[in-house]
Amino acid sequence: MAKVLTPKEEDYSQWYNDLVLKADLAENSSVRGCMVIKPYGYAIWEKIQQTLDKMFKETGHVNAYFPLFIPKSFLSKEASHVEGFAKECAVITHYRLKNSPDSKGVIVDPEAKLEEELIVRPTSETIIWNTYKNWIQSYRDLPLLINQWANVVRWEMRTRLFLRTAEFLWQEGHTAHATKEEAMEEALRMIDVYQKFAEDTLAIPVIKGSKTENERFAGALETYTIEAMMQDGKALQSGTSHFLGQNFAKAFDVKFLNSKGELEYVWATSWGVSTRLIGAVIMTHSDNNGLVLPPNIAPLQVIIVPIYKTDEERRQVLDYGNKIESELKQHQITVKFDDRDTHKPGWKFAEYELKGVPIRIAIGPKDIEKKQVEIARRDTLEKFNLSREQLVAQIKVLLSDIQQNIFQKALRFRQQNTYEISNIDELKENIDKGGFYIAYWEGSKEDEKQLNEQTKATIRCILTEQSDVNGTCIATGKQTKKRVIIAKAY
RNA sequence: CGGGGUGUAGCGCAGUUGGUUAGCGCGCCACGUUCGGGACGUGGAAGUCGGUGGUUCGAGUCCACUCACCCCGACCA
Repeated sequence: MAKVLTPKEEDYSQWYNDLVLKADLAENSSVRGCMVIKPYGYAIWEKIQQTLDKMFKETGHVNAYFPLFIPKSFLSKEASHVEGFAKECAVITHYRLKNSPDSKGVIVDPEAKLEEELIVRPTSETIIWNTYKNWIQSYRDLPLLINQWANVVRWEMRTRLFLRTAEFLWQEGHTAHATKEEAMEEALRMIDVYQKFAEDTLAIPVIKGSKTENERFAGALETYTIEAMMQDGKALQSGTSHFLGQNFAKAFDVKFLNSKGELEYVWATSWGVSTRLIGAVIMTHSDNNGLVLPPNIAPLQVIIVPIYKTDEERRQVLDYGNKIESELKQHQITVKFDDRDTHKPGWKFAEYELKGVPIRIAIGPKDIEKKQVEIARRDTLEKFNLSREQLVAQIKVLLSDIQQNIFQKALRFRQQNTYEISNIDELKENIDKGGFYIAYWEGSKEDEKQLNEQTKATIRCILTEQSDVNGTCIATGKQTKKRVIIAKAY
């Protein structure tokens, strides 16, 4: 046993770190807070991209690309936006280096100071709205439904692989609309897309809701969110969609003529998910043996491991395995036949378990003789034999079964760790064990801050579905139908 | 930015009051036996001990400065 993980019961965050490193997903780089995403981790990101990109296209969006650098003045045009991001911006002040006088390396050339500093984008609203100004004159130019796949930089104090890195990959949608209603509809549509993606593709059950004023995106009038529960009971914000109102249109003076010939400001949304989703997948499904990947995003859905002693056996097993591999491939199942002679079966079993491959097929002389294969399910760790004949059909069923099963398991976990509370004391008593706490809430910004100070928990979201009956707000005692989820968060 | 800690082989670590040739485990390479849950044996390669300066006959070890990283807080997708 060469690669063992710290058990998650012992130290959840150490378990997470071990897993990311040992499953070969990513590693820390020589740049503080920035990670190297390794091929296996990147393959998961590519799966996420492919599926989401398709969903964006299906909802009428197109991709474009905007610059990495934003002139400093742009950022300050929307007051609350700059306030939200100012403290974590990387700033470019110079554009050239020169040899240092003592000829030991290079120094920044003081002559090459930029007239106006550039900001490395922490998000692209400002540069995009500055561009949209030139693209929009008439209601006929609307809506503008654009997404970009990009990297952004937020100079975080403390970072963790995938969950919070100084640079991260994401997609950001930026749309422009003629009416408030249409923009609101778009913001809601996209949070629904995220929910569907999280649940159907990542097998992560999420709770959809809106953010309180405190937690809202800098510059947004409304922020919709999907919140997932990790296996330690903490919440992870997994995707957000913002209704930006006319804030950015006003800041960048983006107006259009409506059909009545009147000049109006454009309505906006923005929405995004990031490489953080990989962290969410890891923390939702994995166990002490390693990753557990949902078949829908697993870079490898099936691994075939040959077992043999003699050369003759090897020939037979390879032949048997090659045929299975090509059959599965024909049915669009991503499969690899690991016929390397440099590693032994036991080693391979452990390796692919660590990497979360949903199904393992082992084939040896016994299996050939009995016209069967041995199957091992990663999610349940069960082993059983399947007849060779029905294999492809059975594998398909199994893959979809695994996808369902891990979703249901995560959902059960969330349900078991969600509690209804009726006062703050109940929260204080229980919050340390993690979980989601549902409470009636009609408190102010200050009430929320106080809640945070007292419990270290935050209001993750205001539930979309209000209660049918009035309840008592846990902060103010007021009667309200509005309910919130309170939890400790990543 | 406050508090704590760590820098020694690819990784994880040991190295006593300063003393010869700096060790151990994993990994790596070669050969042989193995091969249905991370095999074993034998041999081998691999280190400017984070950096700079100092004390000393002698520094991984002591002193000063410095750099980097990690953990805990304040900030966050």
